Amino acid sequence: MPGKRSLVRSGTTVDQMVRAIADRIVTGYLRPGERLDEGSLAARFDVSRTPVREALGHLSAMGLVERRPNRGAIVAVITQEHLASMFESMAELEAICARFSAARMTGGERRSLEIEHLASARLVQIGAEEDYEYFNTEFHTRLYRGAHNTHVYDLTVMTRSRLAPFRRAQFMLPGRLAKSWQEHDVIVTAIMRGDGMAAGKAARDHVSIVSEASAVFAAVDPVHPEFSQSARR
Amino acid sequence: MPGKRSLVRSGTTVDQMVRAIADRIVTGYLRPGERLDEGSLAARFDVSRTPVREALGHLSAMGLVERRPNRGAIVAVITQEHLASMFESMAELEAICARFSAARMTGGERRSLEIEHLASARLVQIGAEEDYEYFNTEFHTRLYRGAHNTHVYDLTVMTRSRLAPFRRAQFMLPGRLAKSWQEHDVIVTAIMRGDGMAAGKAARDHVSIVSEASAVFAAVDPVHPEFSQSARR
DNA sequence: AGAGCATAAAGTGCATGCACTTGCCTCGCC
DNA sequence: GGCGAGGCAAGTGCATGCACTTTATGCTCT
Repeated sequence: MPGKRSLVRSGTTVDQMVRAIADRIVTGYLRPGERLDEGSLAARFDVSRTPVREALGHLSAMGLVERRPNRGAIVAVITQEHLASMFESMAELEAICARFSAARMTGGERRSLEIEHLASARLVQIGAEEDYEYFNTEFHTRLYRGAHNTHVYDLTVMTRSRLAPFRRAQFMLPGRLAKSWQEHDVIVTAIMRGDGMAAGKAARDHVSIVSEASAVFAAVDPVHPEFSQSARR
Repeated sequence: MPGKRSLVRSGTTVDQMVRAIADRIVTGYLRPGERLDEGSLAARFDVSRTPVREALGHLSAMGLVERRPNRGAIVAVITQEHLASMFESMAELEAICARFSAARMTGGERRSLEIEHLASARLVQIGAEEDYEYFNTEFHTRLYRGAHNTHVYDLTVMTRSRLAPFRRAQFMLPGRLAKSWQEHDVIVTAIMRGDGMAAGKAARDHVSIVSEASAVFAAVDPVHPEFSQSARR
């Protein structure tokens, strides 16, 4: 019966489904190539197939799932080549954001970027990887916003979300935390003195390094072998 | 009754709907802010509301329509600011494509790019605006492909399609045809000698000029006042 | 007469049902 | 024993129906 949802969260049912499924893909709970059966998903979340179908449509448009007509949906399989192309795009997009940020950030934006960045040095010292990862995301988001270009922001965030599953392990390499901070520092310094070219180059290099650090883990593909089939009689 | 479609084209019904509606938006037949009533669209194309809904979902993900929960969908209203951000992104994306193309195009790609470009000079001479516009699209597509980066290609094509409605009139400015060709020429020359920086700059400038040429018409918003409500008793 | 409220109409959101497609499995055939 | 045709089960694609939300309309009361 419509109107009463068991796990009441927010937005329409379709939105919830999109978030729920996207989350499971991005966190790696659902693995590339894994079958996404409409019926099972519907049962799993206690909704009908209609919103699940719509959600799969959205996710397909976002590139997180692949849909073959009449043949169901699977979690998008990213080839090594496509992955590389996404990391490269990401580097370019971040370079654009940094370059624009250097030229356009307001005083407030510059201040808070620098303050937060300096504060994060503590997280590096104490080796708080979890917290640093959260800060790292914030830091990059500031760059994207600082560019003051909504479309670039959208493209960048979209690309980042697509890469999310492949970046999980980036801080597991020893010493990556401190290196990351230093790379951020170069970007911040360039932005503070309004040097767009330097900021762009620093941002591009930063992402390229992350890309290499992540590529190591891309081939491995860890996480959950199960899920997806428990509601199959 | 499912299985028999009146206007048999290709792909699933949803795909047809996406193309049909997107086409009407991109060509300006449906104007920004115009109401997209599921029932009317369904009747208009002789399908049920389900595929129409899914299509609207896709279009919403593509940014061509806006959807307010429980309040229906409208053709996306692009603010002047957002439009500017998209043109700026486009310039940056094309710059990336040109830069990469200069470094990565194969011999064959370079040759055909140059040949086609030189051939298009004729279209300029005889003032074949229609034909030149077609060639122009091809030319840019070559640049996107030449970058050899599928994700950048996707982002660029996506952005271009979103800008399409606002570029309709770009060749209506007197002398724009010849100017366009000369700008292309700078890009091609730079690519042929493998100068990525110059190619990128030339491409960025080219798009910026198109942007300005188009901005003139953005405010006007021509085309069809009717449609959308004839199936309302 | 105008503001506020009730009520109806329109339209969206989701559930359900059925036809069609696909993939698998079995059975007959060579 | 391998191979192809037929049939079966699972699953997708779309249509339809109903509940809920929003919006338009008319009515009352001040």
